[in-house]
Amino acid sequence: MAKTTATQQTILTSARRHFMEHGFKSASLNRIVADAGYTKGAFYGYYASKEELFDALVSQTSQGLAQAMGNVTAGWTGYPESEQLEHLDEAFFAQLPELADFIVSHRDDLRLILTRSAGTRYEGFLDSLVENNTKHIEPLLARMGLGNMDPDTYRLLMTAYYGTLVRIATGGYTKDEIVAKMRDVQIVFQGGIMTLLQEQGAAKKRED
Amino acid sequence: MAKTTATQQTILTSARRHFMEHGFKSASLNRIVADAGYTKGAFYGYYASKEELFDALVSQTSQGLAQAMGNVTAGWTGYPESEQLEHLDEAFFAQLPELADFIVSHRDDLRLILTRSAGTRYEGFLDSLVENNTKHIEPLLARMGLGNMDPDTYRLLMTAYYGTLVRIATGGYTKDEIVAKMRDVQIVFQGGIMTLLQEQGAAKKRED
Amino acid sequence: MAKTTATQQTILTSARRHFMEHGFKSASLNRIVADAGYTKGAFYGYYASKEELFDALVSQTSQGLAQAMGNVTAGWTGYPESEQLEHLDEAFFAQLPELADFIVSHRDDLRLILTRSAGTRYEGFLDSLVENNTKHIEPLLARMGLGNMDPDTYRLLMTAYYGTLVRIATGGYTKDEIVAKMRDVQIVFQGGIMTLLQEQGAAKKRED
Amino acid sequence: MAKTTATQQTILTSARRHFMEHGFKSASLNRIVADAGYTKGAFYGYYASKEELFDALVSQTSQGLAQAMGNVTAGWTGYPESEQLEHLDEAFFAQLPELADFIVSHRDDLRLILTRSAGTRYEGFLDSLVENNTKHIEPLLARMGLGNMDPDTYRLLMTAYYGTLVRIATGGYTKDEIVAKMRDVQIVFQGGIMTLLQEQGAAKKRED
DNA sequence: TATGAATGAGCCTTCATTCAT
DNA sequence: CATGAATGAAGGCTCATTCAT
Repeated sequence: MAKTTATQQTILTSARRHFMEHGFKSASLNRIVADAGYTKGAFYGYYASKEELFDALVSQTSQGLAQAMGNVTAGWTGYPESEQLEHLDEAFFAQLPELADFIVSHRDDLRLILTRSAGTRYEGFLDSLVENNTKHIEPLLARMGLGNMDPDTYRLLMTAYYGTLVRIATGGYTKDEIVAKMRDVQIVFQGGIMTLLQEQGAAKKRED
Repeated sequence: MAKTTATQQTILTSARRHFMEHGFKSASLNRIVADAGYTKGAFYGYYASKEELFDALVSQTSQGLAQAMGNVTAGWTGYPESEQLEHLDEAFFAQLPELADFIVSHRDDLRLILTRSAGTRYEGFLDSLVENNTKHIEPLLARMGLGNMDPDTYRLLMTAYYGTLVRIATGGYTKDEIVAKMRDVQIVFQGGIMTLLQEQGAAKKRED
Repeated sequence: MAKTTATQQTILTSARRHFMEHGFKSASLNRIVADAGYTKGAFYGYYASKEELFDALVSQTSQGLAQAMGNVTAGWTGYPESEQLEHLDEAFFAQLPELADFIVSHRDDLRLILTRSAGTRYEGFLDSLVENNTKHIEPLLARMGLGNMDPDTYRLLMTAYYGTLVRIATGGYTKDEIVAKMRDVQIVFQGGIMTLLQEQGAAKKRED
Repeated sequence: MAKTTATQQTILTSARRHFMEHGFKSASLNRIVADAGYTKGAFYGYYASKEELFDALVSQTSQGLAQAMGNVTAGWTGYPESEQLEHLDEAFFAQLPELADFIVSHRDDLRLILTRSAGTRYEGFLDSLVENNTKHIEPLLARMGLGNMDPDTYRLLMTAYYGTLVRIATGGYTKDEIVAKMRDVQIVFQGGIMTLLQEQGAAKKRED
């Protein structure tokens, strides 16, 4: 955990603003550094590249986010497999306040990671979160007899679900709004999936 | 309907590949043209700018898409207001095969419009479609007593819904898969929203 | 006197407009030809270069102008040397109406030659007219005892004089206005030069 | 008063030569910089644009020139209106040596401003000087009963007058030559205008 | 006669990066 | 620690001209 000097802080602040405004690729290092009141030489004393600068800005938050998501998962993977599904919501709702706190206090960095990272290694961050989580849940669903849903469709829905969470996280909401909206969205997707499964069941019966 | 020469076709093909790979902004005109086996001068004999090249690639498809979406809307706005809501699904499902046909036969262009157009006038294409449709539906919902849902949340869900349609459209699916998946997704979102409204109704009762 | 075809006429007209608006160098051959409704290939069938096009536009007028100026000179060089000076004005005034006619009927071309020709061989046209005329008059002045005026200053004044004639010619004046203004300007310069000579004479006396 | 480095000096010198030879627009930045022995990148470390380079070359001198011209005006506008006209010459002659000094020591820059600035913000510099001065003098003349001269003709003559001053300034003259020539030219124009007015007076009488 | 495809050199500008001091 | 000079490749675009057909 190398100390960040005052110079670095100034540069980081300027960089945040520029990356936010133009995205990673279009932001000009020249202007970032000049706005911070330094020269390019100074910058390269601290960071090896533009990408490393972006990294310095978001790596901690990105890890925090990954962990926060992991906590949700941990909340239900602790149970015996047969009971996991019923604890899914519970775990999510339990972690929600903490997650919202995290979001509110790292919002700018989250925006960077989730919406301004094209051209960096964070480009697919959201997708990997989705992937990671889906990997855990899919086998459960299969076992639980809900497997008649096409896994690809399930993935599609998960992407939409996470995408919506991202939108909530990066919108300008207060902590309470975040909690409420994420709760509502969770209900919608869960309820929606249930509806679909029932419909499919009914359709199958008709076929028989 | 100016004829496109063989040269133009070659350039367009190269451009499609580059735009697809890097997006509009990051794609290099230099390389597009060189890959096509021509010089920049040749290119500017056909197109006035990089943006016009992008436009040549997608403008027809973009109009087709807008019209296809309009057809769906036209399918239910024809009814008296009080009956519109119940015809919503019907209209969508009715148009689905046609829409899927359109998607399959314009897939690459749709990808360009919906996922690679940052920096062009197509940048907000999806958002404007969402906006347009939401504008039509919101008053309906309000009148139907479903207005207890936060309009902002509704918008969030609509964005997710359309985003998912886009993913389906730009994924590598066959026509039948597209129809099936879009149908399923429609069911999920509709069912999910109903679930949320019931939950909210129930919660309200508990409060009283 | 090769015939100019209709095509050439169209191109020439377009060229005149463009050269007038942007000057020779900045005018785009591309646009000249396109505006005329032809292609570059057609153009190069008639003219070997952009400069030759300019030439085609103005060469006749330029010769006419040179001759018109020559006529003025001829008007007084016919007299015996000792009387030439006193016929100078007379000759000029006598030719004025004809000159004004010429100007009015070739105004656009004159503007081209005198104000838009940078980059062509007409660039120094005015200067050469000045030079030519001054060459004739200088010896006269020297002989007439008016030679105490610095020839270089005289040249300066001639440049100003011709420059003013050009401004009158290329301004939007009617024939009568041209005659009147050129007359006035002639009076001013001649009167001014006389004044200077007298002043110099007086100054010399004071020195003695 | 930012210091100009040796590199900048080299570039400025090269730029001066190129601008002088080809004018602002036609001069190639590429060649300016290459001739100076640097790359384009180096150049843009110092100046934000080609125009800014031109500006760096002439801005100081342009201000000096404007002020010098202002000094002349200040020399006679201090008097009560009824006496201003008679002090006009006096003021001009009084400022002449100083003006000539200024010209001699900024000649190259003056040439740039007055004859090579097409395409820059200095393009109309001379015209604005003329305009400015004419604006001051015209009402004076009107009031003094000399108003029977067509204001348009007066403007024509003023343009010629200033144009001649510019030619003197940008010619290769020594300070003393400048003073002498400007003095002579002033006498010529003033004397010439008087002559014209008398002539016009005489003509009028003949008409009556 | 006229087309139109194509060239190739040039334009000004931006940028991330290097490095001696 | 920080500067600031300099690079070199790339960016999109314009232009007069050539030439086969």
